[in-house]
Amino acid sequence: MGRSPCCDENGLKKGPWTPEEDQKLVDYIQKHGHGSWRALPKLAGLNRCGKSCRLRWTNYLRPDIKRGKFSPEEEQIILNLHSVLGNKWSAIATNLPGRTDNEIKNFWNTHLKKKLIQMGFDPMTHRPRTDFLATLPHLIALANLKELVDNNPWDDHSMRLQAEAVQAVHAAKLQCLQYFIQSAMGSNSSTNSGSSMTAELEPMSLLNSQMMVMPSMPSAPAPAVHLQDLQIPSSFEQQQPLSNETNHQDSSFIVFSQGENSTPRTPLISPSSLPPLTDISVGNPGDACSTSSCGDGGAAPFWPELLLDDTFLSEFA
DNA sequence: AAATTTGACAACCGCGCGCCT
DNA sequence: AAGGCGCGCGGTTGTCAAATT
Repeated sequence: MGRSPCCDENGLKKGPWTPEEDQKLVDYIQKHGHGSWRALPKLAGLNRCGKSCRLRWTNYLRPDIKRGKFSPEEEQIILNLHSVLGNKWSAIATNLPGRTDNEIKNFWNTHLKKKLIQMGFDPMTHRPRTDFLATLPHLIALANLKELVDNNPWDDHSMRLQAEAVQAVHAAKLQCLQYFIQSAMGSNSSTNSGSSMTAELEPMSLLNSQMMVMPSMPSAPAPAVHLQDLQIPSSFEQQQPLSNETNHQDSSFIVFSQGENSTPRTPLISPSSLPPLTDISVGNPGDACSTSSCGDGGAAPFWPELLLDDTFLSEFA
């Protein structure tokens, strides 16, 4: 099923369009419509291939094109649609009047993609990057720079580092929250399987939703959490075998799975069941590492900076 | 001030699909 | 049914200006 290339004719101009060429194209289309793109260049007096003309018209010269920066609303629409449609730029563009698929694609590649990556999300799946645990040492190292700043508050560089540290820790918190919530969804995969939009957790909307994170209620003491019930990334399991005997409670909050058909919500994880940074042992924040795998026998750092504490959660309440 | 790097955006390229003959 | 053709899509590259060194 061959097709003849339309742009390989010799002598046809390529590259940036001149104002004169633009004017010719606009004049012709306004008078006659574009008709056959293949025939248009000759009729319009342009030394271009039809494809080039079509692209120039649809992406730049069309009168209904909205120029300028994308608004936050448009940005949100793109994020939402991309989480559902993927790189279907033309489909996304149909929901953004005045924006072209090319413009949206460029905006995605230069802005939104980077933004998601910075937040620790995979730009393709809109899920937390599964390697985030591997990056935690780096994040913690950044966070620890706060001490440096406290000791050198006059130093500009330290101030910048502090800002980075705060950002990094914040991103890590987001990742933890997102990851465990998605684990919770995954544990209900019999009801949430498939790729419907409702089953997917979109990063932005997730944080604004009334999701499944609730303060633990005094009247309902947190049940014991068993590590074997938690979903830990496979990479994590490979590195760090988990104890099956851990059993503890926590008083700050519990992450619940979404109750299905009014069934009781199932607590899935509490903060103190988060693995410590350098070792998989479980205890309360601030506890010293009590497992033999701690190596030097000293207190292994737990995740106090990364715990999804009340203060953190209240930011998204 | 010049050179280099980075970012944003325009344009190109190749491919697949659907229509027509 | 097979092939030609036009069109649109998505990925990639090119260009240029701004920022940085």
